[in-house]
Amino acid sequence: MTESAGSGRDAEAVSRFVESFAAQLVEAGMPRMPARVFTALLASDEGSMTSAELGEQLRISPAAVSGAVRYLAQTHMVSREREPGSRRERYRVRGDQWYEALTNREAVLKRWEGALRDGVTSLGVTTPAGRRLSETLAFFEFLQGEVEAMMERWRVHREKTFGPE
Amino acid sequence: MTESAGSGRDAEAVSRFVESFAAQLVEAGMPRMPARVFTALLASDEGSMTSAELGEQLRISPAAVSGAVRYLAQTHMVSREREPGSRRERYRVRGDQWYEALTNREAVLKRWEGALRDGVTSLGVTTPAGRRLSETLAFFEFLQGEVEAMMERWRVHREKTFGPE
DNA sequence: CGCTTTCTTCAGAAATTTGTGAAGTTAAGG
DNA sequence: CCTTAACTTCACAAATTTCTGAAGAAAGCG
Repeated sequence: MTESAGSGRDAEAVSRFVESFAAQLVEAGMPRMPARVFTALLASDEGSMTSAELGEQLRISPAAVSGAVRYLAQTHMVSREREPGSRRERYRVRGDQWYEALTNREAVLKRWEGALRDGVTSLGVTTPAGRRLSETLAFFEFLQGEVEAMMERWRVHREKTFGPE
Repeated sequence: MTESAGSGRDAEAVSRFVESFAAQLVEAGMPRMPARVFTALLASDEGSMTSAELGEQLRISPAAVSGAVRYLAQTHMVSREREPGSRRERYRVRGDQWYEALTNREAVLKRWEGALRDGVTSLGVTTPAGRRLSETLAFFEFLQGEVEAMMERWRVHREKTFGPE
């Protein structure tokens, strides 16, 4: 058990988890630094850390933290909080935010749909290719609705299992 | 209307669609060449093309086609077909394959779940961080089941709208 | 069999992405 | 106000990824 002075947590175990889960996220297409930062937050007891804490735990420069956090904030995977009366900022991962971000490909889906619509128009609805694109488009439209309903079911399920937020 | 001799299709329009949709896929994390090849197949009238056709349309080397196709086959986004009695191979995108591939993050989900389970164990179920990981894990397990049911609904919906395969 | 077509593999060049140090900006604290 | 802490931005170096040309393997065809 490797326990840094007074932390009350096994720093090495945390680090092992952070690196292994981050690696999975990277493999799924997330840039490395954002993946590491996000996972570190996920594995923190508070669910939030400061820039300095992140830099120290992950052994990266403030610049790297800054870049990773910018990415995560843009994609709604973390929120930034100001500690009142301090220059320090806390980066936070809320449980539901994480799920929503994962599914909230919504913006992405919308753009895909747009591109597909253009394709159908310019190739012609009656061509074989046009028909294939139409079907793909229909699938995405279907998805959109389904995902929404599914998230609602999750909220219910979650509350039953883990209790209110 | 730019129409190459006898093709019966507006090559430039096809190309515009291919590049714009591929760009969206890239932005979502797919490597460039696979994205372009996949979209070219999606926009072809046959739903399939040979290596030579792909190389010509996309202006890339046979090596690039080979690499892209390998990626796409591994991720189950295209299938390879041998033309009987010929060395030529056709790469095909079947409608349902594309949908399944998109959702068939199944393998990915499994590995995420594994990493999360390890995390819960080593951080301890009773710690705040451990509880957060547990909840994330539960979400993925929930997802797994939902996606399956959803795809079944899509198949029904699809058949109603577009008729049998 | 050997020729030819088709695809694959490989080494390396080119381009892109990533992370850093250093300088810049903002705002609290004296 | 001036100092200092906290974060951000920027230019560049380093690492990684991507694509190509060239050589290699597999398989039909004569």
